[in-house]
Amino acid sequence: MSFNDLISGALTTTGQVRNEPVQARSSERIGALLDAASAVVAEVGIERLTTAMVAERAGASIGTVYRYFPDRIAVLSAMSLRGFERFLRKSVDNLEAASPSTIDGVFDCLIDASVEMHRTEPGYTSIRLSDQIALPEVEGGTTSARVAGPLAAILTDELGVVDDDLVNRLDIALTIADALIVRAFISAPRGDEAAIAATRAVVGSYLGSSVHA
Amino acid sequence: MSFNDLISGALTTTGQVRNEPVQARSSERIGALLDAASAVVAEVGIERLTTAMVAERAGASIGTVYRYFPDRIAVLSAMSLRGFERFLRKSVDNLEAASPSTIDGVFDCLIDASVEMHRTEPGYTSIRLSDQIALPEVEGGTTSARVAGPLAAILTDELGVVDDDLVNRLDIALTIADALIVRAFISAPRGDEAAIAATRAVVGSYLGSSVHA
DNA sequence: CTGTCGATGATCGAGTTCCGTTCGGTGACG
DNA sequence: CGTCACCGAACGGAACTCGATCATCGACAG
Repeated sequence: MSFNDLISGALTTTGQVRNEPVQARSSERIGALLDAASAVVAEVGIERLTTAMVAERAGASIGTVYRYFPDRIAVLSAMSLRGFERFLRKSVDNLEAASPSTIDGVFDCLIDASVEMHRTEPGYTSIRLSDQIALPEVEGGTTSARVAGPLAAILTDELGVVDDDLVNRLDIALTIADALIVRAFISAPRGDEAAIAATRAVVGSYLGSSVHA
Repeated sequence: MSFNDLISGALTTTGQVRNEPVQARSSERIGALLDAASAVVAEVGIERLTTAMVAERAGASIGTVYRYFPDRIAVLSAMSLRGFERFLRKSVDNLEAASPSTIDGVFDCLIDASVEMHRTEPGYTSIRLSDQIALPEVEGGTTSARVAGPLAAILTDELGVVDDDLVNRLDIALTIADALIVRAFISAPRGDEAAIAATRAVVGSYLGSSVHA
């Protein structure tokens, strides 16, 4: 049990490509298609993304898009999933680099990872917002719920946190963090620094008052 | 200045019907169309709502839908706006009935109103989630931002709250409340009672630690 | 080791279907 | 009888399909 288990624990969904690619170039194609989709979302928004735009920007044909994704929404879902994976990867990297000894420290790593995602990944903020409902195909419950379980195990194991309702409290803390970070990126494209700082403060305060090590 | 000013303060947008109805039956039609849209959203989600579904369920023809709304997204925007209006109305009713003397009391009224909206209005949860991004046409910034301003004025005026950063803190509190209530309705269709109670506690705790009367 | 060959994966894009939107005609109100 | 409300066939464009074509790779002979 280590920080790295966060990834395997939170990633239960397999992915929603139509046919698993066999040749190497396919994986690149899928990546290129998702990059294109991400850029298109950042430009025109989720609602106005067309499969033709994605294909053209990726230098592929319409048919290729539909070879890998069953429909338009699946492209968005896959974008969402890849973003989630990257967020987890960044989180684990941060955790292993910082080796935090408090829950606040752990959340700082997660918040940093999330902020970086919003900064580097075009369209991530849009996707994050529509996640649950506009994309009901994304299975496995809320993002926060998927992270809360494995995170609780890690906290108990690594930091010796004892709390009979830890999963629930983590879920709440993650939901709050997510909402406030998105808020920071709605009010400013590069993320409102004061709002990000406020996120850390609020989450820290919540965890401090309810979770004890 | 009274609780009732919350409505006029937060509702700056005028509405997006194409032609203001002249005859009485028109208003009923619009209501019926929005009811139908709400039901469709609850059933198939925002992405898969088609104008034909809305028309059929409202017992109207396609043409009638387009007589009142310029396009598909406008139907969703109008749904969102009507929901927001109803939320404000309920909030003011609750506030006038309870005459709260603390900020916590005020937020209890707002939370009650929000919970009731999620319970009674099919599709409200979906619309609430996609608010900002999937419907960029909804002007005036975040819901929380639109409420925070007028609410701050009321709190200062009615309860004598003094806080130089009140608007910002209210925005945060409203964002948290919104996210946690939506969370409660994602995990259970009728709203998870424990999660709703947790929402009250978290928001109360945040306001208590940061806003002083 | 190299070149050929067949099988299967990958790509393409014209064609089909479905959905958003328009518009001219018909009925209802006042 | 003029205006308002309503309808639904028709249009355009976007989602999605499918058979044809090209690329890759292992097998096998020379």
